[in-house]
Amino acid sequence: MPELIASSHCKTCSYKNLLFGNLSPEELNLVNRNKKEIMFKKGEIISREGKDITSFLYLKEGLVKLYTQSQDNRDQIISIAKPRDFISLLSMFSLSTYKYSISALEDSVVCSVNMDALREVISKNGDFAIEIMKKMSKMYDDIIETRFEINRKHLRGRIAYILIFFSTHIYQSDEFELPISRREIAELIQMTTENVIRILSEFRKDKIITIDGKRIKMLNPDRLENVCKLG
Amino acid sequence: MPELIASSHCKTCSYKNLLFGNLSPEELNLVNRNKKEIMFKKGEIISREGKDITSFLYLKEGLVKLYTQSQDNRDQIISIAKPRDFISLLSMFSLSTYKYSISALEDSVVCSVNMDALREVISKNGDFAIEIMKKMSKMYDDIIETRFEINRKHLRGRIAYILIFFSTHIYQSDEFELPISRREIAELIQMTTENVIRILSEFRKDKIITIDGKRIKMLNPDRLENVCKLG
DNA sequence: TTCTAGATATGATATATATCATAGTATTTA
DNA sequence: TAAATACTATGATATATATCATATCTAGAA
Repeated sequence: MPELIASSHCKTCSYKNLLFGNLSPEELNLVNRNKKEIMFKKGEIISREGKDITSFLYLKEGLVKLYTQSQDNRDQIISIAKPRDFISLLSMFSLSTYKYSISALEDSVVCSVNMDALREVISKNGDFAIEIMKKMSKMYDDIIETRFEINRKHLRGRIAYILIFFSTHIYQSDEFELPISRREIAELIQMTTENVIRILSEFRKDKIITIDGKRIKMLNPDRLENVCKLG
Repeated sequence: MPELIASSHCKTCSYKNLLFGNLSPEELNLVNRNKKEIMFKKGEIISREGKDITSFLYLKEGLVKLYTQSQDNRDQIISIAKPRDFISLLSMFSLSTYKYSISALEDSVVCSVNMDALREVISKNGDFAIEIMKKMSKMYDDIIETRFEINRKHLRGRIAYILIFFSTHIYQSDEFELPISRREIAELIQMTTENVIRILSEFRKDKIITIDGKRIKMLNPDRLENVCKLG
């Protein structure tokens, strides 16, 4: 069960400057009265594709995936979001229902601001609107750029890319626990589950990584970087 | 040479309601004083990746492509934009330089609004900001959705997709002149030029289409629709 | 506990796609 | 006008990837 958790007033929140840094005290109060923090356990669904949009969401702690449900019970993962990311995208302003589903890959804390309240602040404060556009457009641009980058690569390059992604952007370490299954990796970088497993095994045999279940250790990051670039 | 053309005042422009419908007379005047209409001939470059962002652009007439220059002299086409599309994307608010190049596939007329002026209007008018977000988020969402759709398909499905795209969304006709070369089709749907040509030939042999240079006639749209869906 | 569904793993094979080669045709450039 | 360059076209071949089959190993359900 998602669980409402106690939260401080926005004005003392350490995430304030993420977006709300230049609001007037009244505007910040409005946001504060209309926000809540919710804790999701690993595996729980944060929002579901097609449901009415009622909140603006950003991730305070944890890790989540944005994805769409495909026809044949196979998802398409759009992106992995980390703390400080805005996980409800801009379409919230143009659509009445969420375009993507979001679920927690690790225990996560989400700050949820009521959409009408947010709209009211934007309507009064154009500079705030520009801040939102900046942040969201960066998310969109990153998603688009990443998609092209991944699709240009061969399968070995894609696997290398995703390992480097987790190592560099999520865990800042050469050794980490994969937060998603081989199948989800496949859904993220558009290949079959078998080939994800196969290529990870190849990397292991080539002594580029070690594998222990979901635990990955990068033995040769330079070589991985090379595979990522060249194939 | 791009050519400045005479343009009416924004308040009488038939494109006003595209975005500027709810501006106050003063705001509309500000936009009007800071806008110009420019005519680009087929093949001319409208804006170049990496150049300083000075204008907000939308297409009034014609057809353009958004693309990035790749390493090996092979472009990646991001999307094809048609009249009423905003061809400078949201990144204009977050980046200082254009992220994509834009060039004219057909003679095109672009309305260009000075960025500082637009920013001033947004800053004063939050509802206008929401309008911009709506429109732009739709462009982003479409690009992302299209990318996933294309990449899920086999090559025959991709070619069918792109033929249907031109037929349905651009020319509203079963018969049309392809505005791009086989090579550009390849750059748009991520395959090799040879295979674009080969599969178009297959469609011709299968009597799904006729080909006369760039001229395509769809003989069997239903079957094409089927190829698009199934493979 | 036992049973079951899902995840990981690997091999054999079929299929899809890219690459290489070559040639004709159209279009631009000198 | 000729020469050069890009575009279209097609075949042969190599390579990359998906599919199918099977097995083991979990983690959760009964």
